[in-house]
Amino acid sequence: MKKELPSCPVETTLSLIGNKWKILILRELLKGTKRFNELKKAIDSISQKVLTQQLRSMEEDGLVERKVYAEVPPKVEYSLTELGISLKPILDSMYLWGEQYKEK
Amino acid sequence: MKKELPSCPVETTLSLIGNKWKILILRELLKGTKRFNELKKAIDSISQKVLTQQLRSMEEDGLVERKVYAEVPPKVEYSLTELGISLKPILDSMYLWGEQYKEK
DNA sequence: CCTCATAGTAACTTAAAGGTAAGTATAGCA
DNA sequence: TGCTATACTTACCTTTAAGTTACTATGAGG
Repeated sequence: MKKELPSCPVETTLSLIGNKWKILILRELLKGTKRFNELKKAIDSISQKVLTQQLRSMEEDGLVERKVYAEVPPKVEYSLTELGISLKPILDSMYLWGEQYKEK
Repeated sequence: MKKELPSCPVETTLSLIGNKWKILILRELLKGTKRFNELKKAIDSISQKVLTQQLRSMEEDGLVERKVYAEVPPKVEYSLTELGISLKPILDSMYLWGEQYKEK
């Protein structure tokens, strides 16, 4: 599950959430469990393909949990693992900075 | 200088430092002023072209200051502006998370 | 029987990012 | 005279990321 880790902790973090899609997915899932289509609507500019890709990658990295219900039509819920939730401070600091930046 | 800002503060932040190169440049410049080649060596896996590109973009966004000395061979120093320095908490939280992640 | 809904996958195309190599200017030094 | 050093720029090529479209399964409801 874990990849080769770079020596610098910042790079370690980047290796798990180094692109904007993952950050946005994280932002949504920090609000709570969401279904695939809910995520899609919330992020909107993301395509289905990319959303699937990023979710799979985050699942592999242990940030996200995927729960499939045996129903038709299919129902799949995504939520953050503890590890995923532990990224909240990073998101918080990004939120804070963005807010302050806008005020100027 | 400023771009169209997205409504979500997190996206605002991403629009300025939404790729890993900028985060790494930030990491280096938070340690202090550096010359072009010093940055190049510190980041290493970055190519000259990309380093120039990212620095220009960060300069446009008001995160980085570029100081050219009229010497031969050329000497150019890069440093963070106040705005750039204000991103430190984000880098800090990324550093912290990366460290804790490695310990497991 | 037909259609809708969900969460995908697969194949193909396009766009963006990045790599590489060569060229530039010129002071200082051998 | 020729070489070195620095911080680029430009052109060209490759790789990666992303977009698009079509297709799948199947129970429920009309």
